[in-house]
Amino acid sequence: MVTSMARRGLVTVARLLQSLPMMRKSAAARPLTQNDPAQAENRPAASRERILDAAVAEFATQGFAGARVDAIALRAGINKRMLYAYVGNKKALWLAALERVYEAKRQEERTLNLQRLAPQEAMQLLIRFNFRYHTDHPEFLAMLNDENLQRGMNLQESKRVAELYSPLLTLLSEVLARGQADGVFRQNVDPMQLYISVVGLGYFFCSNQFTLSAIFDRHLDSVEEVLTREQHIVDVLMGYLRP
Amino acid sequence: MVTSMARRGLVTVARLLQSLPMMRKSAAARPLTQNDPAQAENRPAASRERILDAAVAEFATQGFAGARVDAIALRAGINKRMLYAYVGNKKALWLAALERVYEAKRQEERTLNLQRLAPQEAMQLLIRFNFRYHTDHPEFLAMLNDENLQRGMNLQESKRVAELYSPLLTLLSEVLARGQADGVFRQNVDPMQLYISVVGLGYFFCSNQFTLSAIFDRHLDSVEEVLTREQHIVDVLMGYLRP
Amino acid sequence: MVTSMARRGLVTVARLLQSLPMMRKSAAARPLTQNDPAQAENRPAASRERILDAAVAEFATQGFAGARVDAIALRAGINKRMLYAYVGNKKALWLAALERVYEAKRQEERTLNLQRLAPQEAMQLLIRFNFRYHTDHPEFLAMLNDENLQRGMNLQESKRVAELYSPLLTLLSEVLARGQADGVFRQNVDPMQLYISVVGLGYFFCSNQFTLSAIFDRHLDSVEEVLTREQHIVDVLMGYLRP
Amino acid sequence: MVTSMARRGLVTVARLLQSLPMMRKSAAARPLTQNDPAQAENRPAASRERILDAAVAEFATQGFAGARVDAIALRAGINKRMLYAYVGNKKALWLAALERVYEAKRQEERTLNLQRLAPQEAMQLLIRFNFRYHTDHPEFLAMLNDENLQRGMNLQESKRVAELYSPLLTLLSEVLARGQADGVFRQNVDPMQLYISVVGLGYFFCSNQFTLSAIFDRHLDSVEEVLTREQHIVDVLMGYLRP
DNA sequence: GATGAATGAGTGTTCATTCAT
DNA sequence: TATGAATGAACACTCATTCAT
Repeated sequence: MVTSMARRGLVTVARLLQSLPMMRKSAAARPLTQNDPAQAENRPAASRERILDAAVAEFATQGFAGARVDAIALRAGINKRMLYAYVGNKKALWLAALERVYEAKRQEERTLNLQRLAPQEAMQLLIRFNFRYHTDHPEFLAMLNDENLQRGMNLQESKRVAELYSPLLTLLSEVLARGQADGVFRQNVDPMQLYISVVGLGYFFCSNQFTLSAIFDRHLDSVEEVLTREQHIVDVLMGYLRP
Repeated sequence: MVTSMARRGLVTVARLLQSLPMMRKSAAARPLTQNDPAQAENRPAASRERILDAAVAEFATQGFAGARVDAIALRAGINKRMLYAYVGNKKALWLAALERVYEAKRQEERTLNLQRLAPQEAMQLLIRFNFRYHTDHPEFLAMLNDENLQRGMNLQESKRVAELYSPLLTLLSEVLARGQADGVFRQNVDPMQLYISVVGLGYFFCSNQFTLSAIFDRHLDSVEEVLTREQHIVDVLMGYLRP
Repeated sequence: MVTSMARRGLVTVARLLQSLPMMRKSAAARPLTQNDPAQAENRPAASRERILDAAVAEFATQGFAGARVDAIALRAGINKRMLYAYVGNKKALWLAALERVYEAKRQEERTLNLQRLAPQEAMQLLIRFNFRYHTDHPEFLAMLNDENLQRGMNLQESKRVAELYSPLLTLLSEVLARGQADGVFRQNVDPMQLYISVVGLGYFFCSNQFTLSAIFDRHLDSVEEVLTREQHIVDVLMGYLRP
Repeated sequence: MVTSMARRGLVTVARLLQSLPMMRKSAAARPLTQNDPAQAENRPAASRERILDAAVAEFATQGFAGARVDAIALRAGINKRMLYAYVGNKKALWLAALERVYEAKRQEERTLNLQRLAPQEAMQLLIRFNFRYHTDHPEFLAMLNDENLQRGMNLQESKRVAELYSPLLTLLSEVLARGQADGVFRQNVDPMQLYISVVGLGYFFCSNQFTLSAIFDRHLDSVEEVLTREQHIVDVLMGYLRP
């Protein structure tokens, strides 16, 4: 999405997001400091990082079956043999990459500082944050989609699955409770349903932008369309929460 | 989803859906009449049908890259050589299968008879129809996801892309207009945004049920969860539309 | 062995053996008639034959781990893909080759016609036959050795293992019984011990000819040494059987 | 063999052998004294020992082609790089291991003290010693087999090949001569033929125990079978030597 | 129209060996 | 002396596609 917007010479959503105080560049986007002398001591760790970055990039664009281990090694600038030494095999690589994108999202979520905000503002922030995370991290959506194509097999086998639980649901529950206590949100809202709606309203738009654009013959990746969508989502959900 | 619910000995959503007047069995689910004498005259056409059914099944469970042409030929009970004669190659097969799942959804949508209903009832029906279509047709979601992974390349190249335009958007616009004229729906609603919300609220829940179930340690494929979700979606959207 | 003797310009043991009435050329040695029109109808069977011949040759000279599937396909004059289509994988190929060398020996053994001979002559024939089979079929020894290196795992899993039972033990038992009845052989002889001795006295000489030749600095593959060994074996065993 | 007998709760042949005065534990079986302070001075030598022990173990169970240099380094508890520094490469490692098993057997043979025994007793001792060495040292048989698979190439290139010449042939010749002088052994016996028979009668039984057990559906690794075989070998050979 | 056999270019994975420190 | 990281060639096996009949 970012790419195609950049192609159109417009400000990217990524840049827009940076205008919000809580938005940081994700670890995955950080430029690789291959010869950083400060990291010379723990090269192995750095190699593993590079491998995982490359894996996320390849898997996200090609899917598991379409991804090529050679391509990942090439992207990582590392010998294929080392890749196997570090990670094991393609499946383990997938799982590590999957855990990585989950973890990246969790880290972003942890930077949200909602306590200082009134419930309605906090809720809006949560909603916008999520939407923007999706627009900015197509690799997250792509990997989740492919993992679901595999029926979640890999995730189930992950020993770290418990750690991947999104703090967002907790945050959402807290804000919701605060708002309900303040009388600004309606009662009888299931936080999980709300969470799935918060995510889903943006997920489909982002994940399926290509087919939607083709079928409707519109450019859903333009900044205008993205911002329009964000506002619509806020309207729908805030309307739903109104007492 | 259907399978796991059946395993749990509960009524399937498919059955539930049949209780609604507009629900029919989809083309994809129609039993294959391999030796139907009535079709003996146009065997080629029947063969092509079998190939496409098999392709949808394989592609939907394995994705494009993971699908095996051999497996499709096997599923179709046809010689691999004929498959190439009929369709061309793997990419053409994908496109044909993709057009097929779109077309199948269109056909279902055409059976909806909304004019006879009041706007609010018609809108609810539309919403429920969509959700249930997703729960019952994982192949539709799976193929759309994978097509988006490929950035919609194949769909763009389709000569029939115009035909695939969902009647749902038109239906939705009509019902929306009727409701607005009657004063039961709010003004200033972008039909496309509404459409994307109608779809998205169910899409994410269905498409990502495996990762969601794993992360939240819940069985989102149970009948209860499915029905709960459906009602939530109706609540959110009908609430949004209220003037 | 044959090769190195041929190199020395001497008559091969193989030729010597043909002077005995019961000796035939083994199936494995039969020249391949790749384009035999009479076999055009069942090419697949012929291909499988060629694959197995090639597998025996490769495995016997390189062992299981040292053998290369590519080399086998090359020897068989067949595409590697077909090799997998016909046989499955390297392990299945090994097992098929192993069964083949066993079966080849059985077929030779079945051509022995011992009833017409007096017990002592029949016994000598058995002993000589065995020895010569070993000298002529290094592939048999080599594959047995490597299968034992693998602790007989493959053989145990063979569904045809019962069929591979050597008729030789039965023949030996019969001749032994006849001789004992005639009073020309001693009593109290365990046929299996006798069988193992019959085989073992030649096996070690043949199988280990290279290390023996190196350690003793003699050419144990010369015709003279081979014939001397054969006579020694006959002497040892016939002496043992004398009442 | 020893293992499976031990499993059956019977005395092991190894233990039986220890009851004979000339039987010692082989060098290969000697426990590794990794941190022996007495050897601290010549650690390199100790490292080389460990490497060779590990190489014998790996090569004997996997063959040359099947053996993994990594596995040998791991077994030896040494860095792979050092392994190359000490020995050179895989082929040199094989040769060193091969020389080691030969040397180990020679050392055992040198402990035999036959002069004190009458010819017939000495001969029996030689025969039993050999058989038991084979049952107790499967690594010896395995490496010899694999070296022969390689057509003795490595052994031929060994500079120490002359040193590996078995003292057994000399011992055998001496005992044979003594017995012939005493009139208790027949004349006209080729010592080398006798030697090959002494070895071969046990070699085949031990080396091929797995295929023999599978084909005959018997447990040739039981103590009873082993002892029976030993007695049979003695009977055959002593019978042959009788004047 | 229909089929079984064939193929070359990959595809994940492993190996013996060497480099840099 | 010792080590962890690195490498390129090879390995078993698979794939989409086409040939011959």
